[in-house]
Amino acid sequence: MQPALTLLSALAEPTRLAAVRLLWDGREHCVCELVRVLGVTQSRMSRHMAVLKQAGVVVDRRDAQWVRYRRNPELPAEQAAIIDAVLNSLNTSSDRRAA
Amino acid sequence: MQPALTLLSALAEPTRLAAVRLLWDGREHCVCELVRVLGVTQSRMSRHMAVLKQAGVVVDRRDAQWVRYRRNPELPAEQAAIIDAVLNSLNTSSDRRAA
DNA sequence: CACGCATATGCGCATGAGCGTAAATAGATC
DNA sequence: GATCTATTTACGCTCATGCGCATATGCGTG
Repeated sequence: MQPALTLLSALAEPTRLAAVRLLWDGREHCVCELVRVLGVTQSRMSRHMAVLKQAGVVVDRRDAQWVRYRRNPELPAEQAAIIDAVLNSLNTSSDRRAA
Repeated sequence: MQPALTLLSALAEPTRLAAVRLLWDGREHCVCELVRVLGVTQSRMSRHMAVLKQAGVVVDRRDAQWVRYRRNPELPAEQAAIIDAVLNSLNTSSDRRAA
């Protein structure tokens, strides 16, 4: 699949988009934190993160018991621009409530 | 659903994304033209355009036997920015072949 | 009104995606 | 090694979505 389509599919899901928004603070977040903040089950969160990882949006790192996810620093600029535009629309448009 | 998610879902489909790319030349295109150019069945094209229309990406206009679709001029700037970023990534990244 | 072209829609099917539950894996600590 | 926490994965279910085919609808022309 085209990278752009893979990226769009990965983002077109509420939990994943929310996770991306959290991870876009540039810091690392473990799955358990995302689970707590987003209020989803642990297994669901794990799978969603796997989708984002496969799409190249995030990278993970083992740290003791935890797996830390963060924004993929290797993300191509054109794809980063898409994500930035999406996140910007979340902060700007009428769906601000979801912040 | 949040506007951003609706938009992402609408774009995350090959035929629809290709249609958006065509319509983003600013001109009107009838369904029959999209069918010919994109090589999909008529009913499929009609349904895909309905999805794009519902997402607010495009608008349509009856013109005799034809229905002319074009970019929605009322599209909010934040959403237009998303589409621009996506189309830009298509022209820039390794999936240029799909042009 | 019959006919033809353009478009939309109803229907049934196949596939994919998200979900919860439960079990497996991994690492830390005792 | 037993146990606890964190994470992933296997399984089965349900629902959404894309598809083809056939049919309806809309519009122009004769």
